[in-house]
Amino acid sequence: MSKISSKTATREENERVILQAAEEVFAEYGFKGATTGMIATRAGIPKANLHYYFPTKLALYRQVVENIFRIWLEAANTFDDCDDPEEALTRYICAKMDISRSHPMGSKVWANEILHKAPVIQDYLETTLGEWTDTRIAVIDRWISQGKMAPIDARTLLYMIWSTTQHYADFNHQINTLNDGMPLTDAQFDTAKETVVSIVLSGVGIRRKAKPGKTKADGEGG
Amino acid sequence: MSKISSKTATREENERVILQAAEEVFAEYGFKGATTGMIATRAGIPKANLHYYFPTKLALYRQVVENIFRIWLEAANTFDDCDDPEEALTRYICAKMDISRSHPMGSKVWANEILHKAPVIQDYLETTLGEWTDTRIAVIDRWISQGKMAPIDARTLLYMIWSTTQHYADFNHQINTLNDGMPLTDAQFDTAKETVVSIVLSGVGIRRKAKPGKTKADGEGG
DNA sequence: GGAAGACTTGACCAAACGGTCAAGATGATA
DNA sequence: TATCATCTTGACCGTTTGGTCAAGTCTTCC
Repeated sequence: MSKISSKTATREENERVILQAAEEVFAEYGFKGATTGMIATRAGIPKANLHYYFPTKLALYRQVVENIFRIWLEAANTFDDCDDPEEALTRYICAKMDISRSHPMGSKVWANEILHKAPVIQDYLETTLGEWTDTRIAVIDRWISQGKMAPIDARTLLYMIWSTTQHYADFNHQINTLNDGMPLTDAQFDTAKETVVSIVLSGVGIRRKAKPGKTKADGEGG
Repeated sequence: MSKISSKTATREENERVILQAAEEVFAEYGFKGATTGMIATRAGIPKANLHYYFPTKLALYRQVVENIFRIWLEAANTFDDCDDPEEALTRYICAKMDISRSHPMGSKVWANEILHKAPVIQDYLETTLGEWTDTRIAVIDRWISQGKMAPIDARTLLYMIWSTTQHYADFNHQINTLNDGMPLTDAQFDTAKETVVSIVLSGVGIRRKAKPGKTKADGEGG
C-alpha cells in the first residue's frame, strides 16, 4: 500500500499545484493567451513535466473548468435550503458574492468561456445549467403565485443576481481601479453585499424581516 | 478635389471594413486569440493589405477599443438628461440595455480587457471612467439626501446596473443557450428591460409614476 | 544490490503567427 | 504617354508555442 499511496501522493500533489497555477493563468490571460510555459513556471516545474501530467493544454483547461463548475453547483444549492424567498435569495446572493471574493479566478475562466462562445463547456450550459435554471424559475414562480413576492420575470431576476455577483469577480480589476487602485476592504465588500441584497429584495417586493445590520447570513466562515 | 476625396474615400472605406471585422473577431476570440489573418479574411482582403492600413495588431486593437469607449460615453450621458431619479435611471438602464442588444461586440471587447487586467485601457479607467463615476455617485447621493430614493450605496447601484445590462451582451451566448439556442425575441428582450427597470427602481425605493406598460421610454429608435 | 516503474528535464521540432518586402496594379494629372 | 502617389498582394522571415523524446533520477520492493 505504501507503494501505491506514495505514487498517488506525488501525482496528486503535482496535479494540484499545476491546476492551481493553470486556473490563475487561464483566468488572467484566457485560453489562447495562456501558455503552458507560463503555467509551468508559476507551478515551479519545467514545461515538459507539466505535459507529463496533462498531455495537452486543452485537457488541462478542461480539468480547470470542471473544477470550477463543481464549485458553482455547490453554491447553487444554497438556493434550495429553505422555502422562504427572503432567506433563500439572501443566502444565494451572499454565497455567490462570497465565491466572487474568495474564488475570483474560477468566475473569470467561466466568463472567458462564455465570451468566446463556450467552446469547452457548451454541454454544461445545455444540460446541467439549463435544468438548474428551469427548476429555480419554477420555485420563484411558485413564490410569486403564493403572493410572497412581486410578479417579476424570474429568469431576468436570476440573470441580475448572476451578473451582479459575478461582476465582483470578473470585473474586480475595474472595481479596484475605481477604488483608488486598492482592493475592496472587508467593510466595503460587506456594504456591497448588503446593498445588493437590499436592492434585490426590495426590488422583488419582499419586506425584510431580519435586521439588515448583519450581512454575513451564515455564509462560509472564511 | 476628386483626387483627395478619392484617396481618402478608399482609405476610409477600407479602414471602416477592417475595424468592423476586427471588432467582431476581437470580441469573439480576445486579443491573443484573434489573428490578423482572421480579421483580414473577414474583411475580405489579404493580410498584408490589413497591415498597410494598421501597422500592428495592437494599433488596430487600440482603435477598436477607442471607438467602443466613445459609444459608451454617449450612452453614459443619458444619465444626465434630467434630475428626476426615476426618469434618469430608467433612461440610463434602457440605453445600456439597447446598446447591449445593438452593439454587443463592443461590450465583449471591453469585458475581455477588464478580465485581462486592462492592458490597453487602464488610462481610461483611471481618468475618464473614474471621473464619470464619481460625479454620478454625487448625483445619486444628492437624490438620497433629498429623500427621492432610499439610502443605498450609490457605487454598488451603478455596478449593479452596469453588470446587469452588460450581461445581455457579454453573456448573450449563455442567455441564448438557456433560451433553447435562440436569440431573445424583441418581446423577451422588452420583458427583460422592463424587469430590470422595475427591480432597480423598486429596489432603491422609487415608486414609479409612469405606467410600466410601455418600456421603451424614449430610447433610440433602432 | 538490482530490477522495475514512476517521475524529471533539457533539447528539440513542426506549425502558426505577426510583420516585412519588393514587385506590381490602379488611377489622377499634365 | 509619362509621372507620381496610393493601394494591393504573394512570398517570405524570425519568433513563439504546443507538444515530443530520450536520457536521466528517484523510490520501492525483492
